[in-house]
Amino acid sequence: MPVTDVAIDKIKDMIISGELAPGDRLPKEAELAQRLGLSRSSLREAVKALCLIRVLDVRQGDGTYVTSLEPNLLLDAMTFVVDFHRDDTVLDFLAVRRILEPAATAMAALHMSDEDIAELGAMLGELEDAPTVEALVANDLQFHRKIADGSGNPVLCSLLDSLSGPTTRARVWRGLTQEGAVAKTREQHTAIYEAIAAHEPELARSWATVHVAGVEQWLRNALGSADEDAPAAS
Amino acid sequence: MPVTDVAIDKIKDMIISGELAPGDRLPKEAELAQRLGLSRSSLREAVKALCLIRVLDVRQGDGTYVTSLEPNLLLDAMTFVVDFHRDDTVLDFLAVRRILEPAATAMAALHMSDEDIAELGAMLGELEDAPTVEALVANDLQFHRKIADGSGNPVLCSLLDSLSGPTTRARVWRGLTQEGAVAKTREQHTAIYEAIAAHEPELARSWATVHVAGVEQWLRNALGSADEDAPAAS
DNA sequence: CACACCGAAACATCCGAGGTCTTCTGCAGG
DNA sequence: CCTGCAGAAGACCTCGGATGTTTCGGTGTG
Repeated sequence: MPVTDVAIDKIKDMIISGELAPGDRLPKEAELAQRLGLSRSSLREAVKALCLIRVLDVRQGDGTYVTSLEPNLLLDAMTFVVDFHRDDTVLDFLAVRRILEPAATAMAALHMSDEDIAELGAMLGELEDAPTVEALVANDLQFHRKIADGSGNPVLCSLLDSLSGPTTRARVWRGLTQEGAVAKTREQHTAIYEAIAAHEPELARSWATVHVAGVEQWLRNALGSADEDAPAAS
Repeated sequence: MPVTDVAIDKIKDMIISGELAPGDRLPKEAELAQRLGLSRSSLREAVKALCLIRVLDVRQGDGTYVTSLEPNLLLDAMTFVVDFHRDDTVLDFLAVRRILEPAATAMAALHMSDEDIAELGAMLGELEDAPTVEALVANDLQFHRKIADGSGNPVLCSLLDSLSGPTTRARVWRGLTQEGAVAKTREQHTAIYEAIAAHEPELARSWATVHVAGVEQWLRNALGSADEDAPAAS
């Protein structure tokens, strides 16, 4: 096994064992390199890798620190991973979201504070009558994130956030806008909001199920017709 | 933004845009470095980072390749991330699993082939009467993975696999064995298997719900009593 | 007390030199 | 013609040092 991979494991162990706590600063490059028995170049590769998944945070001129290691931070890195998936796996991701979103919405109906519910309602009115695709995506993302956050489970929130990442969402919307489904989506968002505001978890769950299933159906149609347009492709 | 991060994005874009397809080989280090306008050292940091999340695969003496980019491979990297979480967030992860597992089990009851079901049944008898903790964990992991795989959704399967990673699972089992709940777990596994074999999705879903909820309850008690043992800690 | 300057500390980047591993090639033998 | 074994080439691995950039903290002045 390459020394760099060994270094990654060593640093990982140092964090898991508690030798390095969240927020702690690592020894300087030269020092840590000597301690782990490798060159600075190789150590830097290890640090960079751990940096990509948000475990470490390097600040030039200052030092290298362990991040807070909170679920939202670490799962954030999954967004990066999801970006790599092509259209043919989008439906699989959406299927998972179809499982999680209703559950999160039901939990939100039980746990969200009045203040958060008010903020959620405010989002409904923020869209213009003829919004751009970018505005639609941003509003949709914000709406569902607020609900996921309201579930009270940071892991669930981050996971949904990643699954519904910008890339996937943008593709979905591209399909939707072409069929004028904006109005129906807005109606469903309103229904979900009202169910949460009334603290009716089962109603909220049902509306969320309907909502995601609808998105899935539309996307399936969009991908199907795309296949018809270019059936021999790839 | 550091040149290394730019390089990561460049390579990412090359893959997403299709310039580099899964399985393709990257230009050699020196060549790619010149093309991206940086040194080999910095490029190696970028490659190493993308390697950690299983996007690239470097083979010494051969070259650097793009992986298959299949969901299971990319989500595999999440196991690495989950390893960093401490006990206080285990319940959040388990709550998500509580949502996904019943759904996956229900899907498995609909989709699993007779052959796969037979393999699943075989796992039930593989445990000895007084198994070691390691054997328990391995068998449990294998059983649930087989079901997740039977859902037919690779994303769902990989996600469950990561959430129920070795670390989390081991901790759970450590709590369970101390209270002699092995027999009950085995009964529930058998019930889940029989529901899947009978192709009864709702029954399978219910047993899975009961199973995970039971694990969650036991874990909650275990963590609770641990707190009582050392209430002032941290 | 507030602000600007300066130097130390730490990371960022680059370069070039060996080392090691894998693969392919060419040749001899069956 | 097929097989098997050096040998060479290609590509990544590791290292160490030199130089640039950024940040932090102390210092001195108004």
